[in-house]
Formats: sequence, C-alpha cells, structure tokens
Amino acid sequence: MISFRDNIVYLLAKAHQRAQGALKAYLQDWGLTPMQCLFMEALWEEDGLSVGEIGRRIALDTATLAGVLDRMVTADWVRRETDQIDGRVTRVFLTQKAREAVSALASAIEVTNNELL
Amino acid sequence: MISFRDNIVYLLAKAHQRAQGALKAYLQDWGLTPMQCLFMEALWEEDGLSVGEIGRRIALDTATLAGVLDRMVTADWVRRETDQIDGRVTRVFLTQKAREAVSALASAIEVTNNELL
DNA sequence: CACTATTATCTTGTATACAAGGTAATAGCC
DNA sequence: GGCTATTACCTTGTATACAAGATAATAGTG
Repeated sequence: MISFRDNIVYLLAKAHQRAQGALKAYLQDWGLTPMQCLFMEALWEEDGLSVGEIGRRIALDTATLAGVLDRMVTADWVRRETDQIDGRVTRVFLTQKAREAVSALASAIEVTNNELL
Repeated sequence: MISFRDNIVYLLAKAHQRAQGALKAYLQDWGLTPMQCLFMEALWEEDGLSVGEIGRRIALDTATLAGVLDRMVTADWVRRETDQIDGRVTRVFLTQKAREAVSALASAIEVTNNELL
C-alpha cells in the first residue's frame, strides 16, 4: 500500500496549492485572483472572445466561468456584449482599467513563474 | 510577455485537474471524493489522530477540514471523539465500514497512480 | 488562584470546480 | 415554414480552499 506522500495526485495537488498561493500573493494588490488573471490573459491574446471560447482556452467549464465573469464585470475588468449575428453568444471585452494594468500584471506573472522554477 | 500556456502555475493547475479527475472516477463507486479518501489515508497510517494533526499531515487548513470531516461522519466513514485529557482536542477514528474498504480503496489509488505515471 | 496568552476547533464569507439540468437562440431537415 | 436537434450560456447543488474571526479549553505567569 503506497503512502499518499508518494501519490502523484497528492503531489500535484500540493504543488498546485503552493504555486497558486505564490501568484495569489502578487496579485492581491490588484484585488485579482489567479483565476481572474488567467481569464484576462486569454483576452490579452484575443479580445472579444466568447464565453465558451475562453473556457476552452483556459480549460474551465462554463459553470465556473459564469461566476468568475460576473465578479470581473462587477469589478470593471471586463464587459459583456451580445453577439450581433448569433444571439446565443456573449462576447467579453477588456475595459480601459484592464488594458492599463496589462503590463504590470504580466510582470507579476513572469516574476512568480521565474521564482517557482 | 509569456503565454499562460507556459506558466508553471497554470500547468500545475491543469495537471492537478486531470489527476484529480482520474482518481475521482475510480472513487465514485464508493461515494468518496479524492479529498475524503486522502483524509482516510492519514488515518490508515495512524488511527485516532486529532483534527489538527490530520490537517498538518495532508496539508489542509482546519476550515476546509471541518467540512470534509462533517461529511465523512455523516457517511459513516469516521467518528469523532473528544480527547479525555485535553478537552480542546477532537480525535478521529475509522469506522468498521472504513476498515473494510481499505484494501479496495488502496488498490484503486495504486491503479490510478500507475496509470498517471 | 486569578489573569493573560496560547492552542484546537469551528464558523462565516468569498472564490473556485464540476455535474446536471434549464432556457433561449440557431441550424437542419422534411 | 414548422418541427426537432443542437448549441451557448446560465443556474443550482455539492465539495473543496482559505482568510479572518469566534469560542472554548488549557498553559503559563505572578
């Protein structure tokens, strides 16, 4: 019987816990969580993505996404816009506030990444 | 600016997501979550641990632990017992049901671990 | 022995995660 | 064009996670 300490599921869970914690510390000056920041990173690559497309890119299901999106709209990081052609689609755009924060956030992400490696 | 796809925080999050999902699939026959199973693994090593000691061993804070513990007591996997000497301490013991499931669960964990590696 | 500090646990509030089901809009077929 | 299937998104319910604060019991000090 193997100990949980040698179990890959456990080891990944704890590695993730630490990494997430480190990034969280850097991001809290902006009132952002790692997930919210990741959400925006998808939009840095391509603004105006649909909710579903964001979910596919960052590998998150729409149920979780809905909550994250709501909080980010409330905090004025992004805005929703219904697609003109397909009424089912909701597109998400970065706000002015978000565009101004991009370089500072990208820098925090890079610093964290380098520290962890 | 690095892409989130190259970010260690993101990569660990997604690796964890997958590994957790694989174990979850194996455990759902018993109605157990990966966390609940991990909780019991700590008790396989040493039954009657205090809540705080379990938290230290599996690296989980007491706030999260309280909820997990409540659900496991309800599902009859473990029972609580107040320490006779120190009234602040709650000790946790495996039930008969839990002891009978140990070898089957350990096997599921090992299979998952080997598949993932 | 009374008082303060510490400790162990629990509770509350916020934020992921995901399964499952609901709703509205579009697409495809006859 | 009308009917059904599909799609995109949202909602609900359950289960982690963790910060911050509450509570109760013990320890340590004078």
